Amino acid sequence: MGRVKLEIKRIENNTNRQVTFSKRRNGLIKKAYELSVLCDIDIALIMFSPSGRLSHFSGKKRIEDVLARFANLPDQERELAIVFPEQGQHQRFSYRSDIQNTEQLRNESDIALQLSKPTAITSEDEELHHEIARLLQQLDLAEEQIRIYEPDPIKFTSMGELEIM
Amino acid sequence: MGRVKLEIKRIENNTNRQVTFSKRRNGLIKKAYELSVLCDIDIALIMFSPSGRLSHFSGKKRIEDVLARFANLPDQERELAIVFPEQGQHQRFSYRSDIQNTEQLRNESDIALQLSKPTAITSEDEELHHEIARLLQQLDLAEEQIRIYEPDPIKFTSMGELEIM
DNA sequence: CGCCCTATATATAAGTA
DNA sequence: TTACTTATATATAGGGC
Repeated sequence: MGRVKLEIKRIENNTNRQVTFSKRRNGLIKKAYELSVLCDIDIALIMFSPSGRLSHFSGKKRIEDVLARFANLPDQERELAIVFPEQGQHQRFSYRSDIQNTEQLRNESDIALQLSKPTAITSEDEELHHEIARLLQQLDLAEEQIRIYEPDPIKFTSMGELEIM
Repeated sequence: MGRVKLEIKRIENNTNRQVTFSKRRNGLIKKAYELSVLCDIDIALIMFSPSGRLSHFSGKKRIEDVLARFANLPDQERELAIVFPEQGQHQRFSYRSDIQNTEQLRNESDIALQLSKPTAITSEDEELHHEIARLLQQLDLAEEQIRIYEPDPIKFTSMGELEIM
């Protein structure tokens, strides 16, 4: 999007890297803002500049509330999340099969999420999350079963509606 | 960026809103990815689609690590952060004159991260109920769809038998 | 939902101040 | 770091499959 096509790899020149960061950060924030308004969604964007300074954005809700919504998601729901890893080298933070006990999860990142976890959550909340997780799982099972019959969902209008979820 | 200039306000048509979300979400993720690589920075992006499903992205670090870095920031640093409120107006919160002491800020921030604010729980609670209602409706749609194919709920013992069908 | 296509709207790389 | 300019590279609205 400039005079020259820019290869997507680390900009080695410090000044250029910082300048590019400032410009693109603004563009990214603008896009995030537009998306949040157009689609009326919760969104949280956190960035640390090359020099380590924090920049962040969230739509109508406070960023802490969005992060809280993320942190309090039921396990299953997070598992089903659409994730965009950089190069497929990502790991899901918990529920990894290679982790045998929760002790191993007690690193910095997990502590962070713990900050917004349970403490003050009512049991009713937990139940609701559980219920949602259960429903999501059922939906996935149902979807899978439907796909067995009809590999091409587009043919059926009701399927189209189902896919929307 | 399309055939027509789109006004930045909530898209009322449900289908269009969802389609626009999907398209722009991909664009936003791409931008976030490019920024993270070009400038070699930590970034975390969390979005909840119009239907409530989670999408998220982070660069080479796990999103939890980035959130941890955010959560563990000293209050002062977070205060100095470049924040982009809803309207995309680039405001600097540094040295706000309307803040007399950092004490109240620290409390507010902590409460937010701990998700223990009563009001937040209430609204969150409503959202959960809405989500459950939504999932139940979609599950009904799915089950109805399945019934079309399978009037009698037969249990298959293996995928092999299913494929034969 | 995801992919394709095309006409337009936007973002932005470089350079300059 | 921010502002402005301009030539180009990209993103995307709308419509179809």
